[in-house]
Amino acid sequence: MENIELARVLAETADLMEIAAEDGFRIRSYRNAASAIEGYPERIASILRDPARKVTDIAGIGKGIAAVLEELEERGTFARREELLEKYPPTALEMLRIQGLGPKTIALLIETFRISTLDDLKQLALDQKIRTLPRLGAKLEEKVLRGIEQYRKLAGRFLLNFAKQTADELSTYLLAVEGVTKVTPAGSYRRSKETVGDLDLLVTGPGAAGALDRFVAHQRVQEVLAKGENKASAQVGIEGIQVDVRALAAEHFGAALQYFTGSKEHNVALRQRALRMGMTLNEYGLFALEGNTLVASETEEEIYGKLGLAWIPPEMRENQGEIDAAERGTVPALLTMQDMRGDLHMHTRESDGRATLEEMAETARGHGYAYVAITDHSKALAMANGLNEERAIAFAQRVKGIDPEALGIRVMSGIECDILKDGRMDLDDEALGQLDIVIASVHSHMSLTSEEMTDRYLRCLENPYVKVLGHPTGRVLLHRDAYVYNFERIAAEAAARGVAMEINASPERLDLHAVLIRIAKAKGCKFTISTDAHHPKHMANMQFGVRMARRGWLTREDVLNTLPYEEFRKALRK
DNA sequence: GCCGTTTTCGGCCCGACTGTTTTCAGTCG
Repeated sequence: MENIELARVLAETADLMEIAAEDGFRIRSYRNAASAIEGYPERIASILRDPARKVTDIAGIGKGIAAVLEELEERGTFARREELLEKYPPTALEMLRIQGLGPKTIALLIETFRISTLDDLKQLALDQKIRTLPRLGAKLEEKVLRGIEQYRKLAGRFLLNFAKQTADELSTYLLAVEGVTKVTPAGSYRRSKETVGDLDLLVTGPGAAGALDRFVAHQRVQEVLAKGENKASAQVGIEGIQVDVRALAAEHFGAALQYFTGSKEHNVALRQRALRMGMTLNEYGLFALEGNTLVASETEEEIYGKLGLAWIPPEMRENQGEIDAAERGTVPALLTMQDMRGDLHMHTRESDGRATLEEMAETARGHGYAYVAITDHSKALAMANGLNEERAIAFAQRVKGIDPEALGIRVMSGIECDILKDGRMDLDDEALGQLDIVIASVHSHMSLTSEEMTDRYLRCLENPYVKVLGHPTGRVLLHRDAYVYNFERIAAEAAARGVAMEINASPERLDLHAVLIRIAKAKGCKFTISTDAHHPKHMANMQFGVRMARRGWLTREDVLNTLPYEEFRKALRK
């Protein structure tokens, strides 16, 4: 099993254990182990097979979980999980995803009414049976019906660019309220997770409380979920993204920003650290346990400082080693948008883009770039009017004739060449050799076995003209899973051959993601970040690619298109 | 179930809001 699958099984088991009302600390251990495995830069399966290695060397994995992992590798499940699944239907896990329903209520409903599907649950609410149970009432029945609707509609996640639009719109709106001095997004949006479940906005200033009234009165608010003195929650727009607005006093802004930025795992680790140091941390500040006196609260920098840590960029706050780095003073100077000097993956009307080479180059110049590469599709993508050898060679010639002075930017000729099913390139070497940059991408036969797909990529890397692997996992967020293959092996091979890994900045892809970026970097890979723009306006998506790179701890030195033009050309695979 | 500068037992992160209730359990983040 892949790490991600092991992590999912452990996390699901933890959910089931919660419904079964098992010991909370044991449940937490399963969750901790799941997150440790999910972010681990090496295949757990390989470690299990290696007699010289022990999985218990991984923090959060002890004897008990190690035995579970062995059993999982052996037969794909384990005894405790099977027992739980006998007692509770797998749909109990889905019920946990429904807003307002937690483990206690679900256990009660299942045990009382023997329901096993979401439809059963819905019928229960419609028949007004839920209210017959103690402490449960009509409001909960309504909530359950709405919750099922919502869950089925969109599984509750939104793309990062959509979250940004909503955040920008509401921030502007709330800043107009009298006495509001600052509106700051927190949560997973601030950490730049590729999808966002809900949006947290922190409002400060003497008029902050008034901002809550103003927020729930916004014309795009569909439904107010909660409104108190300090917090209002509502679903916004037809998409129904949940937005939480919190009113804060300026004196504990830093503590609240830290707290609500998360991640949960990062915060738990920080609070444990605080306790070890004789302090306690909450959204109001860092306090000394002795005398309950305030130690820090106004800024994040102070709070991290008093905990003996350098400030940690939000993108790194996933409890994946960043706290150690902050303690040792080795937090990397993360890449920024200002470092980017070019965009290396874009399409024009020659294939499936919407603009001309000149229009794309002009827009790139407007972004302040020194160079761009035009990389239309190759002929295997017939529906996109991909280029054959003849057109590719003609295109390379045409680009050679462009005067960079007149255009105000360097233009490179390139291609996004399909990797055929067997790993051969879609265009012959003669054509590829004429182009400045060749991005190799998979667009077909996406469901090969792991072995077949790994061999396909290995063969592709043997082609000396391939400079970059495009959108390396092929995932489409909220829509399509990644291709299955041995990424570690491909990353190592790419590093050895000097082929760069692309971080595709398109908000629908954001491919590679943080965990794989860190694995690839550990294997010695260099990266490019590009927008895959099919329209000039898509070039503005570079910011999302940079955010992914930051989540993967990358610095300027890791990314080739931060280099000046001449150095960039030298750094590309020869 | 994990872990150890408090070390092989006994801890393990914290507060707001809601609904159904008269004092709080459950859920959420």
